[in-house]
Amino acid sequence: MYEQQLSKALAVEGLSQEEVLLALETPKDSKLGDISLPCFKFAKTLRQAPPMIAAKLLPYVEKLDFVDKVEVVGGYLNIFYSRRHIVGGLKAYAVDNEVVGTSKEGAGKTICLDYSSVNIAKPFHIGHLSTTVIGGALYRIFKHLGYNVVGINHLGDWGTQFGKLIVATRKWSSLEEVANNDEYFLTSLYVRYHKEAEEHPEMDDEARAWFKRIEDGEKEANAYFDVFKEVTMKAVSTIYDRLKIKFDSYAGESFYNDKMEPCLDILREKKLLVESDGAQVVNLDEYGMPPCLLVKADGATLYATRDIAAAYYRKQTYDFYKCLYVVAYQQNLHFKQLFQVLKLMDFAGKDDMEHVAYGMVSMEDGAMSTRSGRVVWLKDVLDKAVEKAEKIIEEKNPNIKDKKQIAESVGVGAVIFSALWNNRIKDIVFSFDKVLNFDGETSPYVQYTYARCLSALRKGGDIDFAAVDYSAIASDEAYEVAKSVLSFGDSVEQAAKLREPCMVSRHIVDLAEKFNRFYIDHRIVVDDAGTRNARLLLTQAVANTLKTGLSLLGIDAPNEM
RNA sequence: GUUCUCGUAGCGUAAUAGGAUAACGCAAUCGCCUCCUAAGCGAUAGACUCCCAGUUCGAUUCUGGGCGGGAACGCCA
Repeated sequence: MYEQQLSKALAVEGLSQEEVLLALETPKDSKLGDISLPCFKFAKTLRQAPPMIAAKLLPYVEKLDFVDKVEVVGGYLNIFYSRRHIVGGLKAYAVDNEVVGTSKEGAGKTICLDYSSVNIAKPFHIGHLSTTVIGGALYRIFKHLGYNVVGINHLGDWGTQFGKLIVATRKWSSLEEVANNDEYFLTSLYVRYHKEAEEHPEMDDEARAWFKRIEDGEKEANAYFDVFKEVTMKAVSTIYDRLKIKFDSYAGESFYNDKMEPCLDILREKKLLVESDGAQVVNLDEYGMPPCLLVKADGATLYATRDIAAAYYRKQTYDFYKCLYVVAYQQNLHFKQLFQVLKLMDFAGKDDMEHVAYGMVSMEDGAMSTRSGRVVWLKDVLDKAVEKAEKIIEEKNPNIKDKKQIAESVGVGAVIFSALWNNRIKDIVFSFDKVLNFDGETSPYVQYTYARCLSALRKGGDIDFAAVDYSAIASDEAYEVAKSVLSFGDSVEQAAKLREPCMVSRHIVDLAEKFNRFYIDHRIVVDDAGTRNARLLLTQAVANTLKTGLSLLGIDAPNEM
């Protein structure tokens, strides 16, 4: 808030507006001020002691109308805003929750966002949660800032695993049985295949042969393929609905089958593709990386080949400003290689490719594996969380309406939130205890705070904006709340810039904490009209901000809970 | 072996392009519901920010070197 005006006013005594803007910071302790300018770094160029510089700058700030008080502490210039001035800005947030934290920074820019990208024939397990909800949150955050976003589910619908599934289906089941069962049945076939293939390696040859038949477009093989895809997509879309995840495109690996050849031609033309042990690779020695393998010795293409084709297709189709891949850090090298190859190809979007990496999920006893059957299915986690929410509601608020709906919002929200709370690079060791904890820094806490706001607003009646006495919300506690509401947009912008949804999660929890502190010591619905309307205004602004923040993360805000 | 990444109270984590006394939650102990939702609020206790150097007025943050966890390193995706 006010950084622009302050930096303009402080572009004096040999300082530039840019360097002031860069140096301005919010003190950790609000007792030190609303905003502060550390003057240490100016000491060298100005040839003066930091406190002297701060003292010299003080008069330029003091006269600003939104500034109440300025102090020099050590080498810091600490600035206190006029609380009345700040608090007055809340009205817009209270009146219209459509504008909370929005901006126009993304106008006219398209972002391609590749996330979730499920593998066909593998049910959703908790390892897929991060890419899905981080991607989903980024999708909404970018949209909130005015970007045009293309959400892409780059389906893993290609590869020998389909051959394996055909073999398994023919051996132990039938097309009809698979079609009439859920995705777990399909998985059980997959698991059984791997168990038996250990002793009968000839099964793998059979599987490869079947996959070749899919590739060749043979009818029988593709009938199996279609059923596998259908069964998986049906199950996955139920999960997406619960997580409020949407895509604009499901163009997956199979989609790019006929689009790789032109890319390989470019590579050949530029003499980048060289033969190595029968395979065709792009050498990346110069860039300190192992070669990028694009065509196997048997002529088949690889994951990276399809990614190149996808990059070209996306640039051509969407003319993206940025193309982001929300994929685990496991694939760091893959993306580094991919982006380098695209640079060598002089691809039009070569400077706008970005890997948004996140940490891995493991279980207490090690890594997860669908093959070995050691997994936690996301559906089970969601169901357990909802069940627990239901139990708590039954205990605390048994007469509430729409119990089921609220339990779903709270339970699913808690699961989503747990994946969006930390910096995305952090690894996660999955634990039911952690995910099912609804106390403290969790979405149920934020939802609870929201419901509290609404409850007070219901009791208080309509806000009479003309009657608001702004000085009534200038107490320390109220002022902290107000500042948090007004800086919500900054967090959204940070979240977009850093591709870190946790900036939003952190902000709304912080706001909820501040509001609850305010709520405990200040009655909102009081007789005095000026005070009451002011507090209702603040409460409404908080409610709108919390709801907006939750919705950016893909979490519902029930009116009661 | 090489490269990348992470290492902060018992546990999970924050710390705004290096800033002021390292913050929050869980767990623990104690306190607060005749009053707008106690899924809440407050208090106590808990840290040589893995180690050693360096850069800097200032390092959890940057650089180098260790130690420890994770990941990747050609015919999978």
